[in-house]
Amino acid sequence: MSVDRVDTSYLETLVGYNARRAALTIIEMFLQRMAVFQLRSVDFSVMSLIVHNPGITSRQLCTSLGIRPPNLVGMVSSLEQRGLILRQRHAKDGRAMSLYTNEAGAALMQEAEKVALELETDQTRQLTPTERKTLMRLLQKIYL
Amino acid sequence: MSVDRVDTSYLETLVGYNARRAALTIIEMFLQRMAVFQLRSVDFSVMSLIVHNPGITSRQLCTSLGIRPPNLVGMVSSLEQRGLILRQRHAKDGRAMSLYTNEAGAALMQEAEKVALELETDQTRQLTPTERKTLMRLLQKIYL
DNA sequence: TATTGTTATACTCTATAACTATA
DNA sequence: TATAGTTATAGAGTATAACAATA
Repeated sequence: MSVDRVDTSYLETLVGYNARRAALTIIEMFLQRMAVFQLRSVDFSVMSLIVHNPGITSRQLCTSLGIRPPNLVGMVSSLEQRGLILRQRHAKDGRAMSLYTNEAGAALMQEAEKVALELETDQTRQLTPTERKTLMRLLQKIYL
Repeated sequence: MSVDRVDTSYLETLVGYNARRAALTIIEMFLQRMAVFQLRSVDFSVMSLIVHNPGITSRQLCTSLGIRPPNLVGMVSSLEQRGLILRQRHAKDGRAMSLYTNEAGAALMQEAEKVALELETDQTRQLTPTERKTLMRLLQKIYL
C-alpha cells in the first residue's frame, strides 16, 4: 500500500536536509536568471572573487571556494577564451598565475551582480530583512 | 600579483553561497559519521522516509526527495540486496512498488537516527537551541 | 623537497529517451 | 492515452595520480 500523504516531518528536523533543500532551490533559480550571462553559480563565484581580488591566483581561488585545482583549469580557460579575464604569470612567483578581469569581464560582472541582488530579494521574499540577516549569520556559524 | 588575503565578503552576503557552504560542510560530516552504516545522506533520507512511511511507493520517494526515477532504482535495489528493505507490488495499483523496512533495516535506522541526532548537536554546536530552531524555520521558508 | 598549474583519467551524480506492464 | 518502474546511456560534477616548471 502507498501512503496517503508522505510524512517528511522527521527529515525536516535535520539541519543538513533543510540546508541542502534550500541551497538547491536557490541555486536552481540562480542558474535560470544567470543564463543570460552564461554563468553557473561556480562561474559567478570565480568571476566575483577575481573582480574583488585583482591578481588572485588559481590556488587562492581553489582554497577559497573548495575547488580542486584540476577542476578549476577548465573554468578559467573557458572564462579566458570568452574574453572575460586575463591570466598573467605572477610577478614574484613564476609558478603561479595571477588572474584579472578585463573591461568586458568587469562590465559583465557589474550587470551580473545587479541580477544577483534582485535574486536575493526574490529568494528571501518570505523573510523580513532582519530574518535574512539572521539566516546569513547562523549559516556562517556552521561553516566558518 | 597574488592578494595577501582573499576578500570573500561579497559572496558572504549571498544566501545561496552561505546555504551551499553550510550544506556541504554538514553533508561531509554526515558522510563520515554514517560510514559505519554504509549510508550516504541520500540513502539515509530514503531509508528514513520508508521507516516513517511504510508502504511508500518509489514514485512518492522520488517526488518527496527530488530524485529522478531512473536514479532511484539502483539505490532501492542496493538497499534490498543488503537485506534492509522489502519491495512488494502495490495492492491496488499493479504498476507501483510498495516499500517497507524489514527488521534489519528498522534496527539499522534506529541506530542511524541516534547518530543523526548526535550529529545535529555537533553541527550546530555554535548555535543556541533557539537559534537552531530559527535556522530551520528560515530555511524552510525558502524552499517550502 | 615542496608547491603551482596542468593533463589525463576515473568515479559519482544527475539527466534524458525509450521500453514494459499496468491503469 | 497516461502512469510506475525499469534499462541503457549521456552528460555534468568531482576525485586522484602523475608530470613540468619553479620555489
